[in-house]
Amino acid sequence: MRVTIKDVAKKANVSIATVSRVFNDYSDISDATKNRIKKIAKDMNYVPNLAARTLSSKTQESIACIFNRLDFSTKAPWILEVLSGVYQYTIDVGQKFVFYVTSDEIQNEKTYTQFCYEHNITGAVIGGLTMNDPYYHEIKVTTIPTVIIDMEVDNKFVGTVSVDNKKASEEAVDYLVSLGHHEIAMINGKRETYVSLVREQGYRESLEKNNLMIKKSMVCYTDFEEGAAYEATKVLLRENPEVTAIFCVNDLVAIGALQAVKDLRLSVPGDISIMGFDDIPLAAYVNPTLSTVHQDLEQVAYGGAKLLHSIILKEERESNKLFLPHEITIRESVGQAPS
Amino acid sequence: MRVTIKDVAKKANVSIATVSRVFNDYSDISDATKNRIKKIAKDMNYVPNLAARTLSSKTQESIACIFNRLDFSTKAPWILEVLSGVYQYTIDVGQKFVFYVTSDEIQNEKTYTQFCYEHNITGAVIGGLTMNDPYYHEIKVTTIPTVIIDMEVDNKFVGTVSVDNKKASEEAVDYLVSLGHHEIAMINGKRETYVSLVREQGYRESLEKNNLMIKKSMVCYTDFEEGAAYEATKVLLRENPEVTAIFCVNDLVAIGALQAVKDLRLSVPGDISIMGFDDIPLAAYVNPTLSTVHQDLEQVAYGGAKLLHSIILKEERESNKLFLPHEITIRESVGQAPS
DNA sequence: CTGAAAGCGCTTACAG
DNA sequence: CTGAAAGCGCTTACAG
Repeated sequence: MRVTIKDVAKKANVSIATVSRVFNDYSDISDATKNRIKKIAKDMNYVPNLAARTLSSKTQESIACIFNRLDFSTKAPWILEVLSGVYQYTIDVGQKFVFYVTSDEIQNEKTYTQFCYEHNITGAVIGGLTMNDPYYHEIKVTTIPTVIIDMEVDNKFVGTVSVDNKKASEEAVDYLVSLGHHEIAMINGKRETYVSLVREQGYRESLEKNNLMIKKSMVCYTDFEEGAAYEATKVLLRENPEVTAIFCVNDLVAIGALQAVKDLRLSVPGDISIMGFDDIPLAAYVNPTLSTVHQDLEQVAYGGAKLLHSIILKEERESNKLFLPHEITIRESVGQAPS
Repeated sequence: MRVTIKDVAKKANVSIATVSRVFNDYSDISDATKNRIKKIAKDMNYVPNLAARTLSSKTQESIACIFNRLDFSTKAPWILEVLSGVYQYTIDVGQKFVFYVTSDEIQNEKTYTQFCYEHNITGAVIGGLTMNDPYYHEIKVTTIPTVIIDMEVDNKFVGTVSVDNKKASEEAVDYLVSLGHHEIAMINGKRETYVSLVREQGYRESLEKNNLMIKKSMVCYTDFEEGAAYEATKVLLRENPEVTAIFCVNDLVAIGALQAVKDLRLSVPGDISIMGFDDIPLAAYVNPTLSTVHQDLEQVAYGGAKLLHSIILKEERESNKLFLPHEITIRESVGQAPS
């Protein structure tokens, strides 16, 4: 039998209210009883039942991390970085951390609000959402404190955190242009994903700013995976032989592109320069090593958790949008445009 | 205001007991009322409060995944694989999934039993434990259904799941021997980690079986990280110049060793053969590519969750120990012993 | 500083 | 097939 607050109260000859106060760090308890009860509780192996606590207090101060879908590539463990960043924040501020995974099924069964109510979630950092997820549309109008990773939403209850994907992409393409590239293609991800959208915007703005033509056939979409990127690159280069540089929506895609270029017996960066995004571990190991946009998702997630906390506490703040720094990381896969 | 079972009951003109029965799929409810109540509940946006449910039913059928420490290398995202394997099992059988992280602090504050009671955990798959963790010793005698990843324990309430680390290591070293290597070193991980222990056992058994000398100076310990392995390898090769092959406790260590050998201007596998363990994504990308022992931790975790479920349900089963298959994966880093 | 009591939102014997 | 009622283990005004 597990020991409850009653057992402790009885043994200590106090009311359960007193025991409860001790465990909730109420200040108006004499140190004597406090210590006595703590000792007794410890000896009895007592721990408060979280479910009971949550139920009676109505508000469990916890920070949730929610992922939509747990699909991941071990090559690009960004979920882990996000998880870890949120977790670390909760540790640093002594908040309770909870983790949930949703799925398409869950999204169809119950609303985001319902999901949060069901799990007594005060606020959540949420990742892995795409623009056609029901939860994305709901979050645009929710009143539940929420922070979305890598997505922007205008709602005072919702924060958004990421690197400045648009600006970073623009810089990355600017860099290609600065090396003399005029025919720059982009291998993008899924259309429904927000980062695909903004990274493409950055790509377009760079081209426009530099007075370069934006050709429709030079942007193609993939599912963010190596294999799809490999095929897409082959098609793209066949149809656009003038291309000398490819900006990729992420490193996994870039690695697929790299392989495709090599298999076409073209050289990287001699014939084709390739630029990635994310700086996953593999980026420094592929051959040639990958130039890319470095971002620290653990820091992004940490910042997201902090922002969420601030929203929950209804603190004053300048903005609900937080951009963390990125860095263009130069390695071997990008070089001068062939003359 | 969130809607509760009372609101639904009132609107439907039934007792809360009836609503509760509908949501728990009791069979003795007329289809008419059942559907009527479901519709009303849906229209009202009702979802049962999990905390209340847990509290009153005393037993929430959920499968927990617990990690001790959330420290990870993005290069070796095994935590994610375990998480995903357990999660996938719960999806497949329709069980609730919960995820918790413990820390040294938590281990010192409350016992494993207390932790599980507090969170109303029926059973847990637990990873990341070392042999000097308090929870490890407690789990040896716990009565809470538990499955440990990559560790063996004799307790009918506890299952253990992994590849056969000892056998796999023995095979890996056998393979080195078969290529003519007689002076085989091992760069091991932490002494407190169970896999270090058993993988070393496998290494020793192979040497013994093949009548090769086991020299104390030829096994050294690291913290499982690249950097430490790099240094250890340099020292080891300086002190044991006769070494022609190194068996590494995991791939991260192997990659560190690889770099050290290269920096010593020795060739891999010309002068020194290197064998890893795990087959992380990087293994196929380093130069030379890494020969290693492939394991599928997602499958291991999936099997672990299944075993846990069986323990929770008190099903008959042959054994509480589950070994999943591994595979010696040959790449470039291992070759014939230099003559 | 401490207790009695209501209440959080459910489940589940017990009765009918 | 359905309801009344006790109870799960806590928290928190209210009172003193």
